[in-house]
Amino acid sequence: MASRRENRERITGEIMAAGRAQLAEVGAAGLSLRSIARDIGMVSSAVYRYVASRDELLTRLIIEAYDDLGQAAEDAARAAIDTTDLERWVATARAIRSWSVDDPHRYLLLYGSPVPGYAAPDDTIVPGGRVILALVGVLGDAHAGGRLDPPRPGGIIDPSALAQLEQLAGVADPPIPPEVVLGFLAAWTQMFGMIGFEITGQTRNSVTDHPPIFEATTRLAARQIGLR
Amino acid sequence: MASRRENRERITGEIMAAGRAQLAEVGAAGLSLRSIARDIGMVSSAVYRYVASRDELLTRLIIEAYDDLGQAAEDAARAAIDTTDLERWVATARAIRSWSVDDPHRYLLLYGSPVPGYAAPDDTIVPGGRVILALVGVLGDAHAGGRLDPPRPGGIIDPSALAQLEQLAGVADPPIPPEVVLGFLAAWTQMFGMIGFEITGQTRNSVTDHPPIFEATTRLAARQIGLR
DNA sequence: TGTACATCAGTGAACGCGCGTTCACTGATGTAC
DNA sequence: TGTACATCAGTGAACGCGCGTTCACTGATGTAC
Repeated sequence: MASRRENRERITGEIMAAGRAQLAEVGAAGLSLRSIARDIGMVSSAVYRYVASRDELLTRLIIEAYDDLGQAAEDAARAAIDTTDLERWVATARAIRSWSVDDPHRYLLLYGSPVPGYAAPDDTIVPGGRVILALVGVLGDAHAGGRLDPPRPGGIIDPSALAQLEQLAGVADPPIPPEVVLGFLAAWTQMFGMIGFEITGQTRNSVTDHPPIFEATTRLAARQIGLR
Repeated sequence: MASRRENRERITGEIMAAGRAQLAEVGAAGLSLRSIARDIGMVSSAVYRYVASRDELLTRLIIEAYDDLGQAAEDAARAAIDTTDLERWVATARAIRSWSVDDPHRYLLLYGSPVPGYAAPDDTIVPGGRVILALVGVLGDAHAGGRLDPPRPGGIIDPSALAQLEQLAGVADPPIPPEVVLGFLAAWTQMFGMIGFEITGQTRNSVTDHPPIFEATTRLAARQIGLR
């Protein structure tokens, strides 16, 4: 005989699972508590025993997705700790892409169009930072070990960009050179740009087999940061 | 006294304008014919004299947005024809970003999450290609003039990536070297990745002033392709 | 160990709302002779 | 230039649907003594 507590956990899990399934079918904007209730064989008002509102469920799904993605990235970075910095970066990127294309609707929940009428609360900031921190960690280790060898920026960075890059650079310990920060921003946005385009089909007419192209662009961007 | 034809054009224009306003308020998923009818002071069934269905209106809005964006990119590339290839590329990129951040909801209509239940028809393919062709054009001119000087790829491209890149390269005349195609794919996805992140707020905690950073990452990526 | 009470999970009805789309209709605009 | 008819634009009612959320309620599970 299941205790109340066990039941609560099981049913909460069912609600989250049904929520993820809904995302896949109708997207975040179409997520509906009534339909979730139907999916798990409950009356619509009953889900309010587990979830305060539709917005709260969305928030939970977002946090869960950020955490899963962050975990995947961290795991990959940890597993590749004995390889070169470049290979570690690529392995982390590969994990991020795999998670994303395996679960495109969850990727879109995080990085796609904002859900109309929904404003993400501050609780999502920390989990949202995990992926970035995993990537920055790889870069930081390389830099701390003196193994970073970035190409000369060559007058690309104007003063107002430089000021921002230096401020970001100062957060790290030891501080990262501004041109490396710029390379990181480029690599980061390139990576998610490519993944997003693959998922939304923008590369439909140009890329037929994504993994090798993703691999190549990732290496190109990583080399630009100075990873070896 | 306005002719039927003039009236039709004017009201069709009002419907499109109301549609764009709706996108800004509730996003593509929430676009509603009834609400558009209300906005322009008509009864909901009347808009069916101008638009066959909600999906058809979405398609028109998508085509219009692709055309506007493509036009902006083409205009910028044409206006900068007398500068260096690099500056021309950057000017085109700048025009693409400006259009996007000025009209974030239309950008998201094109590059954000797909609208659930809606499948874009083939009519959107050609207008969708205009932005890419504007960028490729800049690159092609530089290449045709023998002014492209890409860095050596250095073992980054594996055979299965190379095969795809060569196939894409062959579409151009004269054919573009595969490493340039790779650089283009990276620059293209980087550019839209950065714009998308700016619009959805992903760079909220790292970039405070976007234009100079966009400029710098764009130049970094352009240099990688070999633009001077 | 048993009983009295408090807590909790789930029900079913209801409120008020919005949606896309169809249809028979009226009155105005345009066209052919 | 005038008249008869065809076309078109807009109306208002209706169909059938789905949504988030609240509320009074029943019956089961847990807790304190």
